[in-house]
Amino acid sequence: MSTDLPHTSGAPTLEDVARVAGVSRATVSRVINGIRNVAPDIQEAVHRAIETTGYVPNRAARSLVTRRTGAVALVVSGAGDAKGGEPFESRVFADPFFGRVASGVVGYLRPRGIHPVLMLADSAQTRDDVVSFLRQGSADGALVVSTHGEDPLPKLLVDAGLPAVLWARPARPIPISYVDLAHRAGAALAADHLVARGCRRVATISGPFDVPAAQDRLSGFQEAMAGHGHPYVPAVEGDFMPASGEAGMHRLIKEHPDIDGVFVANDLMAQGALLALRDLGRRVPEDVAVIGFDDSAAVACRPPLTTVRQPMEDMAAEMARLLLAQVADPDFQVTSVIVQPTLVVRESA
Amino acid sequence: MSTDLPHTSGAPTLEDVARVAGVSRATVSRVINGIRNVAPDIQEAVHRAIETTGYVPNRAARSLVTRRTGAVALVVSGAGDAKGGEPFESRVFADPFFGRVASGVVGYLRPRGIHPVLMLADSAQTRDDVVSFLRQGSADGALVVSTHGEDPLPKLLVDAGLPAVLWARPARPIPISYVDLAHRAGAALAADHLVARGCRRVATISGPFDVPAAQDRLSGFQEAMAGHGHPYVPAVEGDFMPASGEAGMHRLIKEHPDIDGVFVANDLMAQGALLALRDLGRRVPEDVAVIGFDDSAAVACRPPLTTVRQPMEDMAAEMARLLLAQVADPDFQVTSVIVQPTLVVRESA
DNA sequence: ACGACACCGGAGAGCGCTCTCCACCTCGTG
DNA sequence: CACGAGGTGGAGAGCGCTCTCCGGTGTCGT
Repeated sequence: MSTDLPHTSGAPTLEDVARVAGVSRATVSRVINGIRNVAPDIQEAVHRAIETTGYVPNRAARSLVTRRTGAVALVVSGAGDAKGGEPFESRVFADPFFGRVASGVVGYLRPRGIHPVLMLADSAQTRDDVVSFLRQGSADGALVVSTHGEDPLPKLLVDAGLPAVLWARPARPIPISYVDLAHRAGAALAADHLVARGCRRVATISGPFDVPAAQDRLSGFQEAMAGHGHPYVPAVEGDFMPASGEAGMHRLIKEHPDIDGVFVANDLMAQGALLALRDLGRRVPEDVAVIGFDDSAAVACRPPLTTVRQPMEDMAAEMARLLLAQVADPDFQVTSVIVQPTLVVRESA
Repeated sequence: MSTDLPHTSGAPTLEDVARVAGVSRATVSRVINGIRNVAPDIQEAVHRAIETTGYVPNRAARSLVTRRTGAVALVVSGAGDAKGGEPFESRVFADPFFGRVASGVVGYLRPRGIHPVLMLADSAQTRDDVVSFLRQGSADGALVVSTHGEDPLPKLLVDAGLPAVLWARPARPIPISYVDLAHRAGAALAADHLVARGCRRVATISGPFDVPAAQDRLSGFQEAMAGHGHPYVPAVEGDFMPASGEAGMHRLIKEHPDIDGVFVANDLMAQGALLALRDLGRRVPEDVAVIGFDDSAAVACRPPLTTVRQPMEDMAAEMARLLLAQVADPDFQVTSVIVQPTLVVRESA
């Protein structure tokens, strides 16, 4: 117990370790950072000293000189001022979409010792907060998931010259890296499958028109169906939430009672659509085949949902990878990665 | 355009602002932190200088001297080494439970300018990472959500003298603040309701026995039923996931075909149970009344689930409040907050 | 055997900020 | 008019770390 550390006050510092190991601060720093060769015996002495002092490097001090934080902002950006009484955070975190993105990001970042800082940007004020946060050097860059296409945050980030990677292509082109899915190709997969299984009267429930991904899924589906000789596809607009899928399905069946196949722009809405179909007494897939999108809620459905799988975790990991590359090399090219979806056939179609 | 800032290299510093404003660093710092009186005209000059330089304080430098980071760790702690191929992060973030906790935490922290850093602790290594992270001064404290009772992380935190607040009472008592629900009272609410609506053969699907909350819900339910003259309540164990609720319900009905009421220890399992009941041709609530717990997936069920509501967002906010109090005042007492649940009656019971 | 050269450890200058003194300057008051 | 109180701004010492120099030592080539 009789250590000779003065133990001035709080945590031990590099200085303390150096004293105990009988070397200089610089040497301890070298050992810790594994930079340059240090004689093995000295290394060992340092390690022992670290052990006995219980030293942990102070992140702020290190950050101050390295200009790196080992943190990235994971920001969900959207319109909080929108309709609906629920606060933005409730809606965001309740969405399995966010969970899967977070999972992918964490999966990639964690082994690399980088930590994601959760941020929400749903107003001009909070968007500025995000920019400030990065400019303060609180994080090395930002991973941005926008809930709608016209989000102003990406541009703010670009203008401030801050490293950032987006989920999905921005509505208007700006020089920023992003990772996106080939939505049209995914929708075509669904169209092909529906046609192949013999559906003759096909309709679709789309996402909100102001979301580019929703537009792409819709037009991609319509085009593919046109290619199969179905120039007209009835469509109703939903908002990606289960209730709108349910309502949309009811409307579709009412207006087109002979429908035998539906492409729903995401699984959440498909879940609602399935409920509606059951209430309406239509069997799935015998009477109506249903294909979802995302593969997010598919197994929780009855019957299990055939869906276009979006490999969100992989995409999120790719975002993280791009961001880190960008942080490491400021001259890193703006890069877009487009991921191909696959069709997962279960029972609903 | 012709400013007289030398603009040496990167971002403007306090020094730059001071020069532009014609005052000293200290004064600028005072203005920014609103400490002590500074003459109005000088204040204004400083603000203008901040404006023109586009100055943003450097967080690392500030942290270094204040010993505060403005960040807290939001850590999900559990057993990653457990069964199941899926990585820990997938399971965690897919759970609506986590989403609601995150939402509550963010809702409280955001207006206060504190940022949550997402961390996962699912092994000895990663638990140490969390401790190190805090000891490095990367965050001011930790909000810990454990997925099982015997989690060693809380004790590590206590031993290291780090500010932390837990979700739920730890399995073995340690001096640490936590926020928990009155699970037994919640279960009793369910029992009362089932009995009141005339159920005579009541069973329950519990959570895993190694989770204290699951034990409490089970024993609380059994006791309350005993109080109503039902000393024996058939019970099967689930794992809080939908599939186990479905399987559990099948088993229950098989072993006790005359069941007319079921208390399911969480909504996710209740969702599965509802599915099973439908497959078995039992009407809900006419043939079998079902009560869930949490109020997390209740409205997505068919029929909408009567459930014991756990105000997770409020509880999470309370955790954050406790943590901040603890960070601000190291002598802050260890405090436990127990929140009362309420019964939300919908259609399933 | 001597110079060249790699190698390795130490000294010290900051990184950008806060905060404690301290000097100054006004007032108010006796 | 002198003196002290109180309010205001500046100087400067760090916070704990990294990293560039530099000087000392060991090793090899010629």
